[in-house]
Amino acid sequence: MNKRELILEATLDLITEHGFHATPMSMISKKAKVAAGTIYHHFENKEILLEALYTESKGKMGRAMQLATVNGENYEADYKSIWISLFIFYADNSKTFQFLEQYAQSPFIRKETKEEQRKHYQPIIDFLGQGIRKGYLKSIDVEILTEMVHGTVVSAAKIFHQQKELSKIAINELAQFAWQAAKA
Amino acid sequence: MNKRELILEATLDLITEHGFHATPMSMISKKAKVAAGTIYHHFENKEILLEALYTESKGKMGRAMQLATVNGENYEADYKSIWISLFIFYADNSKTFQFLEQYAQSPFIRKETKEEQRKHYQPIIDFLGQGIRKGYLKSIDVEILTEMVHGTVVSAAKIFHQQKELSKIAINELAQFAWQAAKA
Amino acid sequence: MNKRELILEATLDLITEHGFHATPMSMISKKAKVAAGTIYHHFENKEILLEALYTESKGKMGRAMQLATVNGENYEADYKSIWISLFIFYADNSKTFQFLEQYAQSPFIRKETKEEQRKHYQPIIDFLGQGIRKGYLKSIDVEILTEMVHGTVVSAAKIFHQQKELSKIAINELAQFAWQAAKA
Amino acid sequence: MNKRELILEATLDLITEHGFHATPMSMISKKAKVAAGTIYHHFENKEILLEALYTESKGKMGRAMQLATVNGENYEADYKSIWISLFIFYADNSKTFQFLEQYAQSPFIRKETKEEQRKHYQPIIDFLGQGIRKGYLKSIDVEILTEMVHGTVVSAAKIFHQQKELSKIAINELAQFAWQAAKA
DNA sequence: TATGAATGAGCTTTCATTCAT
DNA sequence: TATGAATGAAAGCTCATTCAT
Repeated sequence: MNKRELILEATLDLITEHGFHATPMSMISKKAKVAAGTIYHHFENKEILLEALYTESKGKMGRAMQLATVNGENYEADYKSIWISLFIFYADNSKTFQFLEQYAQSPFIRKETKEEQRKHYQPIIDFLGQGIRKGYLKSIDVEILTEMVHGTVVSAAKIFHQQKELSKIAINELAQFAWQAAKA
Repeated sequence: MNKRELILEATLDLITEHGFHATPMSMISKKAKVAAGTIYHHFENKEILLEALYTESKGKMGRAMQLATVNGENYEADYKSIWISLFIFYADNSKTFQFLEQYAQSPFIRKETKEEQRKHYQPIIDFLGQGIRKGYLKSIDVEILTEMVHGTVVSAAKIFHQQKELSKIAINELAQFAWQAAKA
Repeated sequence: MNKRELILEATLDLITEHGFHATPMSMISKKAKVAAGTIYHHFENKEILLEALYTESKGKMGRAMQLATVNGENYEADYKSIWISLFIFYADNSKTFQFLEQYAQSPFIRKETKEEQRKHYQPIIDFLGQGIRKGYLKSIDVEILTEMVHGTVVSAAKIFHQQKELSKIAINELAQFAWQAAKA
Repeated sequence: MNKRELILEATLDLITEHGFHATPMSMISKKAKVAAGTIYHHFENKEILLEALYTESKGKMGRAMQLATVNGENYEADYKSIWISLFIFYADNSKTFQFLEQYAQSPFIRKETKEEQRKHYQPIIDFLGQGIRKGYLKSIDVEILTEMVHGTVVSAAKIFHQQKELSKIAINELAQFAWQAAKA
């Protein structure tokens, strides 16, 4: 594992536990077992380290969603498959999820960076846009609909991480919740 | 307006704009037009100031929800009325909303404080529990359902604050989204 | 008990326990059960409060020494009587002793104040001067001799307060130590 | 000269002149010509800096006493040699002496630290214990005797630093004072 | 690339003192 | 006299960042 990744991993761990302001660079260097100066060889400054972590995290999320089995035969099944893929990513990567939630809105991440990372939602936006056009989904502005649907995954993941055990049935129930919400 | 409130207001303004770590006490004291030391007469330290703001904000949210017109005749109408009341509170109080979202999960707020403020959701939990028992709503664990429904309001408020204009019709559509999601 | 005395007493207690810099005026006002402002009606500022305590303490010490039974018949007996009187004062007034030792040399007390309080040693200086002239004591500069003899009382008192139990016999032994040291 | 020593030296100078509470860290960093933060690389906090200074000072004192010429042939001569060695150390190192006197009793130094530094007196305790056993000295508890004898050196040093010129003869007189005090 | 001692601006917090009541 | 909320200068300390090695 190279130093850059060690640093990012340590940062994710520490920042979700203590928060940005309570995580000094020295603490990161200690946890990552590198010298303080080494962090600066890989990341210009603390803010940029945070943004790099944000970018990496969003990328992982995007890739997770593409693992959904979407065969185009049954729209409802595809919708639920995507929903569950994202849910599972958030469930399996608790720290990444926490980090994204915590810093998604925060002023630490520059607007441009956020904007740029919106690209990962594009496949979803397209999928939902299709659903609207084909009459499967409510005809609401597609970006609004995307946000609303994404919100249901986030809520489900929060519940999961609050240790309310979610059996497979319950997960399907929540996918159903998200489907009924959006369907025409 | 007494000093305590001036301080809380200044803190809300600055913290939503710059974040916790980027808001020095000196900045708060300046904005609130009190001496730095005065803050410490009212709040033991910076963390406790933040927690006080959290508690006050949650209280306001709780009170807003109780303004909904719930007459018990039409469950769906009552459900939507509560949903819209909370949405309007989040829409009208952008900073309080941002603050709650940003710090709801954050490690700055102690677990106990968060736990204590859950009380404000109790009326909603009761209302939804009733809906489940009477067969109006899906029979999902009521706390899970509450979280999911609350999530839809939060998503709607986020959309609103991203300046996507939401006409009254659109709001009703989102309330409808939330209703269909939950209904049996 | 009037407020002035309450304040001085609280100051003595706190300052010997925590030291000057670690004893805020607020702590004194709390312990003395008076308002912060009240201290300033009786003492111009913190330094003057400390000096007042020093002056009072030195006065008490002076009065204690005058309780010695000095009848002029037996110089050695008189010498030991004075020595023991001062020792007993230091033993019985542990906080005053600690305070005087701690602040005797300290830069918190102005030179003039220290100088002024030397008057309490005058009777001793006279008594020892007499002893030198009459050939009972070593012919060393009287002020030097006074300091040396006083030093033996201070050492004895330190031992006492370190809880090494000092029986009456041991005290007499130490008085004897002090006598042999000085005698011609 | 390394930074740690520069800091300790500056601290000794300033603290004896102004006292602990009246010596801000900024003043020390200025005098030592290091950055404020550098002090914290070498000493955890202000209190620990003080304790380090105390430990170093006691060590120097211990080493000074071991320079006495003790040949074991003449107990009185050896006793006086040790006495004078310590006196000379206190005389030559006025700031160290002042510091030790001022902080020996003070609540700034933890009990354990004080206790630990008692080791430097062990050779003296042994030497005096021997003197008692061989009948040269009064049979008083050896620790008490040590304290009393040390007290005479301290008093002599105080006199010296009050600028009362002490000629070599006078010093021998005071050593004689200390010898007569303790001898059997 | 990697190190980590050193920097110093800027932070949170304290506390002597004031003053309207 | 007595009060105690308010003040704000100044303290101790932290930590992002640099740079000689």
